[in-house]
Amino acid sequence: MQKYESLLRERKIKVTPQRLAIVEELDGHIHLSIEELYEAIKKKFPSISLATVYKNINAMMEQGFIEEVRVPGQKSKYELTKSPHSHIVCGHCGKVEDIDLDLEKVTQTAANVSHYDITEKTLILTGVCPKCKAS
Amino acid sequence: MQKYESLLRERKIKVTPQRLAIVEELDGHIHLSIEELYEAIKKKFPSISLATVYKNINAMMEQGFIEEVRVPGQKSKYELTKSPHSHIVCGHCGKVEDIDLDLEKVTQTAANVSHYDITEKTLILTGVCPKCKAS
DNA sequence: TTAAATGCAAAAAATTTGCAGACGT
DNA sequence: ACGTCTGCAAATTTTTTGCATTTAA
Repeated sequence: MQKYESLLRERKIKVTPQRLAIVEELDGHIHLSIEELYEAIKKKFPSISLATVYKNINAMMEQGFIEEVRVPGQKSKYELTKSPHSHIVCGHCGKVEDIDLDLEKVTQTAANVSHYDITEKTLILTGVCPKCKAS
Repeated sequence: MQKYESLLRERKIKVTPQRLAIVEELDGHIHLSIEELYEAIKKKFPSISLATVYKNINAMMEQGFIEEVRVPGQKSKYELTKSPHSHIVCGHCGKVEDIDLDLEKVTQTAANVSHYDITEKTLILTGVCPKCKAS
């Protein structure tokens, strides 16, 4: 995954096979918990240790390379940092999807009534996905 | 706290001093983590055990009596269930406040693009509170 | 070559469980 | 009186840490 190697190097994070495995896995599955990540990587990389996954998730989070998604009622999931976006979760099958929504107006209002300088917005919607509605 | 006793009874949750202490504490401080709750209650009720706090938080969450607020970068906080609202967090001092915002339009859009039936909305804004801006 | 990363095992922290006795209804 | 709740201790689960060794640059 050439594109990630250079991104890691830019941030002066050493490129190790373990890190690439984490990044590739997240690039493919988008939202995974620590344990899911560990299990997935072990298949291709049996010697990886859970501690390494933890250390790297923490390190890459500090670098802003990875972000935590705190889904209500689920373990935290992790994703590669992309442009800001919201999440929609199926309460039925647990799936988490990205969704682009314009929060400009809401944020504006919030800033006005609260007098906070708002720097981040985290919106998570929960419901039933089309697939689960069908069945 | 008469009002909470009857609410608990309605949901067929036995009214114990420990439960009332939890509810009173949340009524006063609004957003507390498990550990904060435990420490606060111990002052008035030294014999309470941490396990009891956990059990009761879980029980009351199942009853919809209490809700978890998963603030980014902080331990989960708990609050008494009120009418739906959003949260605003100061990244500086850690304070969590309720804020009423109209998410109707955003939710509508989200439903349209995602084809989900949306049942819950969790919005957490992060920024710097007026007090921290001043100092 | 050298600082940083890995993997292991051990430690620490967070949460849950089992059970005897106490308590609310 | 009965079934639930409490508090304790122990068991699990989750996350972090220390350290000898390996590895990327």
